[in-house]
Amino acid sequence: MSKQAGLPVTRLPMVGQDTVCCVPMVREPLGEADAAGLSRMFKALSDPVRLRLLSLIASHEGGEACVCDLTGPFDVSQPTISHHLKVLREAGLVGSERRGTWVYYWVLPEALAKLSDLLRAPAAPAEVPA
Amino acid sequence: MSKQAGLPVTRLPMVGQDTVCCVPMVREPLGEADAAGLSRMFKALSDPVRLRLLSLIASHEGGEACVCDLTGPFDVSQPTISHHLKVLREAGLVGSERRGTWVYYWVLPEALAKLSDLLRAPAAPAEVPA
DNA sequence: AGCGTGTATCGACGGTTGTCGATGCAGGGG
DNA sequence: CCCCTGCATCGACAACCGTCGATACACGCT
Repeated sequence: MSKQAGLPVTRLPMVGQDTVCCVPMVREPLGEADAAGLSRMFKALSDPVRLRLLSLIASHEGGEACVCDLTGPFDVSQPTISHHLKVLREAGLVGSERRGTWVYYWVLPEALAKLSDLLRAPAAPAEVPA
Repeated sequence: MSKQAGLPVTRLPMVGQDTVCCVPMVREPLGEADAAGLSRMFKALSDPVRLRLLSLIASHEGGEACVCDLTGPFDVSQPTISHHLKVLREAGLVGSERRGTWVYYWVLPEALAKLSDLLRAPAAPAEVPA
C-alpha cells in the first residue's frame, strides 16, 4: 500500500503506447518489447467481464459511464468491478476521472485503434504458397 | 487422456466463430455469450510468446511456418512452444497440418479480422459529453 | 461535525496458466 | 528393422488471476 492519494485519475503510465503503432503483426515479426507491451493490453481484454465493461463504457451515452452504471449489469461484486476497471485503466484502454461523488470512465480510442490495426490481416487468403 | 489420435489437424471446434461478426464493441454492449467467446481469443493473444509466434507465422514466407522454424527464436523449451501453438489453434487463430516429418502452422485471417473489426473505434474523440 | 453514499483497497482463497524435464508417437533413412 | 529426428503429451510446480467480504477513503448533505 503505497499509493492512496484518492485516485490516480486520468493519465496513467500506460504500457507501450508508443512502441509500436500501426504495423500489422502479420507483416513483420514482433519484437520482444513490443510483444510484452501488447500482450498486457490483450490480457486486459482476456476476461469476459472486462470485455463487457469496455463495451458498456464505450457504447454508453456520451462515451463515458460512472461506476454506478456498471455494477448493475454484472453478477460480480462491486469490488470486483472496481478491480477490473483498474486493470483496464492500467492497460491504457480507459481513462477515469472523479466528478464529485462519482467516478467516470471512458474508452481511449487510440489504444483500441492500435490493437485493431495490429490485428489487421490481408483478409483475402490470396497467398497460396507453392 | 481422451484424444491422442496423432494430431487433431486443421479444423478444430473453435470458439465463437459465428456468434458475433463485425459490429464494433464500442457501438453496442457485448452479450455474455459473445464476451465469453471473444475473451478466449484475446486470452490466446495475452502472452508475449504467443503474440510473437503468431506474428512469426503470419510474416513467414508463404504465410506458414513449421515448428522447427519457431523453436529457434525463443528462450523457452520446445514443449512450451508446442503448448502455445496448441492454445492458438484451440482459440481458432491458426490452423495446422502435418506434412511428412514436419507440422506446419498458418494464421486464419478471418479470426484476426473479426477481432480487428471488433476493436475498431471511431478514432476521433469527437464526443465531448456535456 | 456527523452521517450516508459511492468507490477503491486489503487480505484471503481456489482455480488457472506458463514453464520445465521426461516420455511417447510418427515418419524417414540407414 | 532399428535408430534418429521432429513434434506432442504428461505430470509437477510455482506464479498469477478472478473473486469475495471486510474495510478504508472521498464527497456531499444536513
